[in-house]
Amino acid sequence: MWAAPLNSQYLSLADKFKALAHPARLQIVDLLRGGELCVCHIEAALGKRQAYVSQQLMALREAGLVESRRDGLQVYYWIADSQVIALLDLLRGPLADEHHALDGCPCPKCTTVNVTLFD
Amino acid sequence: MWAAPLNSQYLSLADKFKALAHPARLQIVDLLRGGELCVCHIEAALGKRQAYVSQQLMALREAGLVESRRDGLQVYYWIADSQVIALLDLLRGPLADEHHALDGCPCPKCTTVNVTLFD
DNA sequence: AGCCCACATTCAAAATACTGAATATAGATT
DNA sequence: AATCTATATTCAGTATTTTGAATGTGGGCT
Repeated sequence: MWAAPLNSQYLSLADKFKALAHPARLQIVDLLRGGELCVCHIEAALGKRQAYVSQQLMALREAGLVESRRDGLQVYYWIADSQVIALLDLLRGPLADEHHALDGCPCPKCTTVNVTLFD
Repeated sequence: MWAAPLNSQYLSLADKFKALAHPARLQIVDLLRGGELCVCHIEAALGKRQAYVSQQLMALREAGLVESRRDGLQVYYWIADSQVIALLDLLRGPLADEHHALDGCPCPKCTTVNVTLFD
């Protein structure tokens, strides 16, 4: 039976913090507390360009904090690390507002009522 | 009355994470959960050189996570951010072992019994 | 097949963090 | 005052992160 060197615990915890130590990534993870979201929604919520958001999502994925699944054209992300949820609940309080449809977002969940009349 | 842009909240929280996103600093803060400690004690606990430890302490100080006071030759540090304590309690569990005297540490608290016989 | 659409990846330049070495300082001791 | 002890700061080289721009990919639609 092998006891991990104390240092490695701090190392992996530090890596988790490193992934959260960025305002955009932090905001993304905070958004995801309300449940899974498609990339276009996150993009609209942050007001950043697609490639930028995708890069931050990649960083979070590599850190193991989020996971993704594809559904047709959209890709949905959710928090894959329960500690991160607990951590945000602690630091930011319970989630204030549930997810709501976003103007800039073209995904099916957001464009519930978007009928074109008399075109 | 002025509402801060949402982003600034994520910015300052990200800064807090940034300060913790380093194994040495993380270990230091974890040590300090047991109460204030002098630098020489931290130095001995980490097994790192003085200047190195001092640099990490400076980073933690600048991030507002710790504060220090001087007592004679020693400088004592403690956690100045209660969120950080809650956060570590959550992630690392309640503090396992209380502080104990450390071999390498020359501070009065550690050298309780250190008598030289027959010199 | 060809064309969008939503998203991912790669690349490179600029900014920032890390860390060792040298040096500075404040207070105690002689 | 001179020196020692504990700690702090500065500097410089290296490594890592950040971010924009360009490009790639996979799936749906016509």
